[in-house]
Amino acid sequence: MTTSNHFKDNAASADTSELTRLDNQLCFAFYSVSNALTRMYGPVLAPLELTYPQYLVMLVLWERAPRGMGELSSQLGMDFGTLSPLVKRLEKSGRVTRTRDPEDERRVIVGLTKAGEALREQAAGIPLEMSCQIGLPQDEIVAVRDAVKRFLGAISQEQR
Amino acid sequence: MTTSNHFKDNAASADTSELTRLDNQLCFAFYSVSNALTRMYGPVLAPLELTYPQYLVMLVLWERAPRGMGELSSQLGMDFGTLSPLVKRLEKSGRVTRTRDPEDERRVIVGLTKAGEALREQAAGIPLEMSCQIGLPQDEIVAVRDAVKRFLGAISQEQR
DNA sequence: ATATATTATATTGTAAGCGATTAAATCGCG
DNA sequence: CGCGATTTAATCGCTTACAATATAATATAT
Repeated sequence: MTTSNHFKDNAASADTSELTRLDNQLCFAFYSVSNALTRMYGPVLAPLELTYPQYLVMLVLWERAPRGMGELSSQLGMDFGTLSPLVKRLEKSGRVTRTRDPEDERRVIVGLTKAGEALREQAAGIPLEMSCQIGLPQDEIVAVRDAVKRFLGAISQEQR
Repeated sequence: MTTSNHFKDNAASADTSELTRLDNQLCFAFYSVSNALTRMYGPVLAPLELTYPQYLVMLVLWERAPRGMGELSSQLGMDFGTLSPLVKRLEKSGRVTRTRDPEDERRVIVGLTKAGEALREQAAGIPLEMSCQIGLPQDEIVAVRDAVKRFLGAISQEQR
């Protein structure tokens, strides 16, 4: 009885055109922010010769390495079709190693090279630099993060 | 004196590692949500033979057409390098017309065809369908939208 | 043990997305 | 008027992004 009540809530309580505007605004806002963030990170990451998605992969690896491709994929919500060539580029530029798991030759283990480890220190100042560019007080950032995370939780249930 | 105080606020009040985690979480969350939304829209838009960015362009045009490329670009925060081929694809599939402004031959005016107008009715149910898939009550959606819009406002000031 | 199914990753094709460059039209100043 | 500066859009090169398909290794069933 609760399963699809939000339908009724959404559909019945306000007129549909209002809902339409609201939803479009929300999705569009996410689209805009995501692209804007990528553009903001670009110049900051350029000295490290990383793109923004590559930086995200490195962040995950700096937290714990080595990891399997599948782990990276689910952690980042990245498709293999995206992740595969991305990791290969990181390998070609010497930040990452790709080795088959001897236990299970299907699996690919992604590890950090010395250069990949070293990059971590070079990247250490980036979050502060970005947060200064964004220029919002910390409590506001926390509020946004929590709202976005709640939303992410809601929609990633549907994806399964 | 107020210009870069957020720097001090951010840097001094909490330890840097906390800020780092927070910022990374936030950027990662936006990245994930945006991609997840695109994936959710995909199957819903497929019957209309539209991609999500194409749908965004059509939404803007349905609101008011014709419009210049520059107007579309700034409204959507899309680069010309993205918008140019996208609009050409919409033209090729017969939803949109591209004509030079006779007053100023540099400008390209994008208008709707009959098919483009007609698509509007076909697309009318999409926001409701999506909001049901998302499955959050309306007040929560409003809260997320406002948080994301505040954030967008903060970061789009920095651009340029 | 062999055939079949499943799993993990890679590849391909199409469409964004963006920085850098280019080209054409218009503007503005001498 | 003429000519350099600006504006508007297109193009190119490279990197995501993702669905669909392919491939190889392991697991399961018979």
